[in-house]
Amino acid sequence: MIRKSLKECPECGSSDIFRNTDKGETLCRTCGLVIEDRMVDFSQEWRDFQDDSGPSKRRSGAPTSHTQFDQGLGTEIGSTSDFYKLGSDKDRDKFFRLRKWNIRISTAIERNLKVALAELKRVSSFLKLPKSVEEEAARIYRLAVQKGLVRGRSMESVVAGALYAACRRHEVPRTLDEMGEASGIEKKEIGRTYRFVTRELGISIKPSNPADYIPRFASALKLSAETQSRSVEILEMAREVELTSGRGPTGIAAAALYVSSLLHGEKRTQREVADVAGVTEVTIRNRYKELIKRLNLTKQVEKTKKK
DNA sequence: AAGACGAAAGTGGTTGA
DNA sequence: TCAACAACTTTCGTCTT
Repeated sequence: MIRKSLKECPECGSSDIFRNTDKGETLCRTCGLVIEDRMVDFSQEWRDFQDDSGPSKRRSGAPTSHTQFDQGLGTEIGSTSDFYKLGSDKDRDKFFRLRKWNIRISTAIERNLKVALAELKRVSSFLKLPKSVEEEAARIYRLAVQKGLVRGRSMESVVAGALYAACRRHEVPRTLDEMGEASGIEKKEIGRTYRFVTRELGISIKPSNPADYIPRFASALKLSAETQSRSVEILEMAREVELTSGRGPTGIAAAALYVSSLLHGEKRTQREVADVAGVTEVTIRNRYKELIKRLNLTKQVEKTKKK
């Protein structure tokens, strides 16, 4: 295990990095970002203990992975065939006792993890999420199980919550609707477990940036690259006049996209934009009104309408 | 007829006493 | 723990294109 040493926060660039060795966390004291909360190096170890003979750089094993139910490192105390190799009765007693305990402790958790991780992979591939997000989600789920947070909740909803959290942390946000569709869990339920799990585990997540949603929404609406980048500019301007705080990021992203589509003569209806963004037309309208008012875009929009 | 607009009432979550 | 609250949704009627 190798500690990763970071000098600067990748998020805000601050050098005020605090490492809490008890919890195994590294976090930035300026913005609160948890940089690495399990200080394990996942890269492979390339040492070879044989001198010159044999192929060099033999691996010592696969890198550990959170998506394997036992992280690829299984421990099992013997099978019954091992029993006959044991000598005394004492040894045999001990063997059975240990084996029994080992099975009792591990099966409950590990059986759960096995099923949960299969579900997690299914949902993750349905949403075409990157491997890194899947890993993160698996890690969050594992922690949740270890803390007994699954009790009283369905396994699927915790999986969905963990995935949602992982998406947010990796800045590839999916809406709760999409997550709901992929996992078959009510979006309310996902939101609830998401909040519960992140709070209980002390996972800090920054409010998501509306701009993160733009590329996906834009491609779903088949909008041009210019329209897309224009909407990002609009979001930038909106942020400066503080129109973004306190509002749902998807609503703002949708409105920016809508305005941008008007401005570039690629008009989409409010309904279409609302559908891909998972908000209602009303919300788009409200954001849209605020946008054109505060950013003095009214005249521009009027102009393109007449043409 | 479809889309845009806006009013009114309802929902679920946050906050502060 | 409860009430006030802000954001968002649902529903529905009206206006515009």
